[in-house]
Amino acid sequence: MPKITEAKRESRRQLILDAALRCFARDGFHNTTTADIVRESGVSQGSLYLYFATKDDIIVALADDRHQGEAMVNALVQTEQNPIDALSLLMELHGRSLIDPQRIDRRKVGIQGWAEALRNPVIRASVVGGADTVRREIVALIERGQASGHFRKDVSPDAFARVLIAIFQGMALQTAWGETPDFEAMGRLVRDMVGGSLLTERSPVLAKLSTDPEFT
Amino acid sequence: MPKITEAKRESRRQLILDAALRCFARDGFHNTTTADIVRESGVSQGSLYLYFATKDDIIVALADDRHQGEAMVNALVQTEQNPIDALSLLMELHGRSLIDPQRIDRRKVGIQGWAEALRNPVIRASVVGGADTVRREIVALIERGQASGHFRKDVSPDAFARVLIAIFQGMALQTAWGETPDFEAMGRLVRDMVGGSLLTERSPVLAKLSTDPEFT
Amino acid sequence: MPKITEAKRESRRQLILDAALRCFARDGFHNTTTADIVRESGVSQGSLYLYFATKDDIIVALADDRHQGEAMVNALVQTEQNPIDALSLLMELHGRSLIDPQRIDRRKVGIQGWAEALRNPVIRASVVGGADTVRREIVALIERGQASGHFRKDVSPDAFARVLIAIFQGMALQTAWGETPDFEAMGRLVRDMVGGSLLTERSPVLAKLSTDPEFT
Amino acid sequence: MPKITEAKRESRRQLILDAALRCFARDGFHNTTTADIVRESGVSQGSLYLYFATKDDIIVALADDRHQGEAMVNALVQTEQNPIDALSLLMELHGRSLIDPQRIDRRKVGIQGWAEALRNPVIRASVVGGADTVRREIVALIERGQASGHFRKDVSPDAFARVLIAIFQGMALQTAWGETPDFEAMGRLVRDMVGGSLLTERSPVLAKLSTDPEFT
DNA sequence: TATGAATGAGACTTCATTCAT
DNA sequence: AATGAATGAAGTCTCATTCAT
Repeated sequence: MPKITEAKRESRRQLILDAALRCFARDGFHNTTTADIVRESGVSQGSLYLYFATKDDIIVALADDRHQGEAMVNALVQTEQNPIDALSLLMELHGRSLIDPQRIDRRKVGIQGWAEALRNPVIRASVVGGADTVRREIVALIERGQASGHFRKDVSPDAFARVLIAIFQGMALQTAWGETPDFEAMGRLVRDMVGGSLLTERSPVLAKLSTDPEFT
Repeated sequence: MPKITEAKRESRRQLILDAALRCFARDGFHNTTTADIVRESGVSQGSLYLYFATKDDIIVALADDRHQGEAMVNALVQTEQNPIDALSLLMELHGRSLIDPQRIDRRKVGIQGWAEALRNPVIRASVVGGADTVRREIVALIERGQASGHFRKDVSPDAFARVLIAIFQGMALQTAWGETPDFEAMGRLVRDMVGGSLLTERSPVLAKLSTDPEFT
Repeated sequence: MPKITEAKRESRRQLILDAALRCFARDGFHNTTTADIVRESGVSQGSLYLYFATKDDIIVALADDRHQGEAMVNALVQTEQNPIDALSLLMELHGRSLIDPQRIDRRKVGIQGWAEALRNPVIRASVVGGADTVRREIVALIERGQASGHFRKDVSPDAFARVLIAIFQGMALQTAWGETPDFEAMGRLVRDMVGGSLLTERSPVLAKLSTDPEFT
Repeated sequence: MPKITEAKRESRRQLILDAALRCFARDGFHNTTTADIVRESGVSQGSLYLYFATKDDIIVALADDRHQGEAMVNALVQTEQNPIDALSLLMELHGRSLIDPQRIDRRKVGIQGWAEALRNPVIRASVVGGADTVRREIVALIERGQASGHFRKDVSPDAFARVLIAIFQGMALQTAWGETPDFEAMGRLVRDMVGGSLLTERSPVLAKLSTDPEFT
């Protein structure tokens, strides 16, 4: 049976996506030609279209890809029972991913996805949907903390979630531009801001949130 | 040798830029053709190239344009003597501009500029430079406040500036995507975060920063 | 060395030809892809090339196919001894085939073959050759009738054959376009024309030719 | 004013159409590339699309073009008062055009148009519509002749028109294939058939119709 | 200066055909 | 024999830029 196995097919598809990611990160969606992707991936011009109906489909597929990482973060965060620990972990994980040098390309492409989302409905659904997932996760986490008395009740969970996400989006942007701020100082500051606005009292628990040396 | 007056020339140029802004906001940089801009502006295909050497030049010109607004904000902020008032004013002005419906197009184009800045050095210089100007302004402001004893000295001015900018970037992004969060709640939260992490003590001054009804 | 029997092979080949005929009738030779034929026939892309060396070969094979029908007509016509009866039968058979709804696809493909014959020598040989066979049959028939005194001697057999064929070609064309003329009236008229120009005298025989209710 | 004059534009358009006609006649619609037309016409690849939105548009334009000739024929025919003379003229004009060596390309393209009309609605409208115009003209002519008593009343005008058109279509086809029949003999035969089936009596007028030496 | 027709390089995609299994 | 994935040569069309008027 000459039919390709699903695994083989998936690996071929990923090969193309990886090549496309490199091209997009280097030259941008619109300055990357299918010929570039072909050259970078090693597959033939025709093969490209066995795996993706259109160049835009590759972009969409990459936008979707990002959520795999986010899903993993969410899963991990949900293992924490204590809302403070959970929030701390969430921030740490996102912070880590922000400065992971292996993800530079992915971040650059992600930012281009932000711009595409402004006018391409499919990409918007994917990009905005991804952010929404994270937001809902944070909202749930805050509400849990408010119910348990750890978090102040006069904080709007949605507003908090949006501000936290905004911080990470803005930092992702600055990082992608090649800025190299003092991540540790920023991490400390963010934890301090979050702790100060969210925690009911300065307690030993707070200490953890605002000094966790893990966060960089 | 230009036969038309400089004023006429400038107004014609602006006509093109305005048209281009609308096109870019609607279709994106790369899906906008010079023909689109010609149609939207009413000038002729040939004329376009009397005012801009290339299509990219139009993009660059629009990226530069944004700084005019930022420069005005800075100028205004610097009139405030009290650092707390200055910071409050800065946040208010940026916050306002964020939700100004008249600037939707400008914001959308700005976000596309973020993506372009990743690979186009000229645009990067303009976009990142713009953010840098604001950052330096904030840094100076913080240092002033630290010197005067209003602000805590254990806060890194640069980190603080970056986080504050990140918040506004992220919020600009979410707004541009058409999300409609509770801006008032977010404003309150941000002022609370800033106040909590920056002010030396809960004092009457803080009250101003964290409850200023002007900020939305 | 073929492992399958010749019968099996032939049936597979015919399967492909039938599918191709449907595709060609629906979309035209050039807008039909080999993938279309594969989908319609159920054979695999690779198998196609075990039965036909190229896509053009399929077209040629279909063009040849038509002559089987014509050959049958000729054979049948030759069984008639009386030239008037033979001519009548020939016209009836062709007329019938013209309006046979089962041959719509075949007719559509035939007309495309006419166009192809203009520039593809192989197809021309087949298409024009097919018409020639019919023409020679008619010429022989006319000459026979002239010799027997049934037909006027001042009629050029070749001219007559060509005009008769032209009538059927034109009617095939109009039918293929979906026109639905009054076939009976046209049949009557054609028989009348033929009778009037060919028969030596208005005789009982003529009555047959020009009123045969079979012809529609 | 650099705007091109309408005349210049039209001549440029015709230049392209003429080139396309040669290409289509030589290689067929689908084996002719836009590059071929560009080469044959001397205009640039881009210019082609200033005059025609699409390659198919060129085909459609050529299909439409044919009607100009038909319209002229009709106009001429309508100047004849006597229906017999008018029919004679119509046949003569079509007959002439059939063997005009200058129209070989046009005829070949016309036949390809027949095939295209089977599946392209726009071309069908044009091609079938053109034939319809001629048909209606003939029908009117016959009805006039029947009213005036020149033509037999038991002939269906529509059937007659269709048969006459079929004859010309079939002859156009055979001619386009490069067959060189005895046109004079065929013309004589057709006139005889028409006369025999249509005229009320063998009269001096008939003599004209069936022996008109003008018809070739 | 201003116009808009002209240019041609190059992009995306299709598809007949081949070939490893 | 049979399969269907792979190939790559073209083909159509777009569009930033130039240029004659």
